[in-house]
Amino acid sequence: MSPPSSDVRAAPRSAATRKRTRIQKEKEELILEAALDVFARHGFRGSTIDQIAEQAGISKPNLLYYFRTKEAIHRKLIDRLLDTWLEPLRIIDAGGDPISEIQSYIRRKLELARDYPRESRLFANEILQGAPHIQEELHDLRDLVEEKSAIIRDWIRQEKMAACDPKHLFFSIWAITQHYADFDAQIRVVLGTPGEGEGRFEDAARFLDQLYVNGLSK
Amino acid sequence: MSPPSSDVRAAPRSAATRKRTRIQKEKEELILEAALDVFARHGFRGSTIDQIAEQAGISKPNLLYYFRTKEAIHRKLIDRLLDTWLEPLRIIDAGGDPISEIQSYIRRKLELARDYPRESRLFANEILQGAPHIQEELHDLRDLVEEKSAIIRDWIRQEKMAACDPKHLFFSIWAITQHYADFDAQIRVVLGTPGEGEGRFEDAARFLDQLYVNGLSK
DNA sequence: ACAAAATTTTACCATATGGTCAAACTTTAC
DNA sequence: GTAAAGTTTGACCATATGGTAAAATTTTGT
Repeated sequence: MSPPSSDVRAAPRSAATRKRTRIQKEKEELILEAALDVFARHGFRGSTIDQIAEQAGISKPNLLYYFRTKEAIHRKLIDRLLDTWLEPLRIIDAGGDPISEIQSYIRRKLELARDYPRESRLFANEILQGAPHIQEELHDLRDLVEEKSAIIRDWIRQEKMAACDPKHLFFSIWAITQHYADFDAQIRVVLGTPGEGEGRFEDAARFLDQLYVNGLSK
Repeated sequence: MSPPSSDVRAAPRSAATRKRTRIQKEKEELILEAALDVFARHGFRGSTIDQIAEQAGISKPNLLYYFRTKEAIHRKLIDRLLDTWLEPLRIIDAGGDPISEIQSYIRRKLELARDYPRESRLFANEILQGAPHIQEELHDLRDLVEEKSAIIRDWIRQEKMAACDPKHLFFSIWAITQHYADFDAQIRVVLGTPGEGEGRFEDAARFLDQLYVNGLSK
């Protein structure tokens, strides 16, 4: 089949065929799912192909039949992740009420942290290492932030919310919401809630609502 | 000399001598400084002894003369770090004014992020991997947080500040302040400030002052 | 059913890495 | 100055790891 992506190779000895087979789709998913798990737990360098293969229940060479390198798997995961990750920011609507738009944004980001903690950690790992693989994508983020910051500045100009630095507002929201996924190990110990700890996100939502509503209302 | 710590060995073939030599102190410092740099940049598993030795300007076996294993270096760094790291929290004073105590806490944490970004990243890396090496220390943190949370609850009972969940208050402060060190790569791109970007921390301090003063005042 | 294409496996390889050993060299205490 | 203690080095080793080659097996289209 030889798929279009340069990082994904399959049937390396076959001529160019356009579409991906059933097995290919299934196995690629399987591998990505396993890799997400492993990368999120050990970071890129801390993860081995063998680990990922084992988690996926296939052999290493078989894994390497679908993804040419460890980097290729990582890249694919990061690419996917960023789409999901930026969605809540894209949704912010200039026409809406500032405070409730921001409230909703925080809620959505908190839900992502709750529902996709592995993705959050994958991202955190990447940024911590200096974001070596996603400089381009980060520039898209910059543009998006620029655009949404303009909206916030407008809201401030119209006296619909308290004056503040929009970018630092975003930083604070990212930091806190992702903290619940990334620093989970610390939070668990401090809260002393063993096992479940579902209430965590409810409590966090309440706290953040209060902080930001009072903090940003005109 | 065979020092007390089980992880640090020097002069392995000599009998027990109590005090550390000049060279030993110097070299250990040199190694720890180099290791902090390397670990903060690549994480524990991403760092190699050779890298650390090169950064320190000594040979690998020489490094291993001072620290028996890579883990031993890491352990020592984490131990040191936690002391510095928790100091601002310890300082919070039940007798002070709630809002200014919290303001000061945020300032101090922000200063740590600015002045010790490598330590912050070392810590973040450790927690991200599930805090495998610092479960005990995390329990000390839990006790400290419990103690300081009681102070906050008192303040709230005395109507000196708005009601809120003290632990989530701490989480938010940790998250945001450390974010400036840990997510530096992202922040740089989003702010578009190449090179310096000193103003960053000033802007952050202003933003956070506003957010928390308005968010927590009665 | 059968050939072509796709998939999987077995056996490898080169390099990187954590760590050891014993000999050579330096520093310190007298 | 000298001997003991402490330090440094070069040569090594075992294992882990990313990745490859080619043969064997399975799937697919007809």
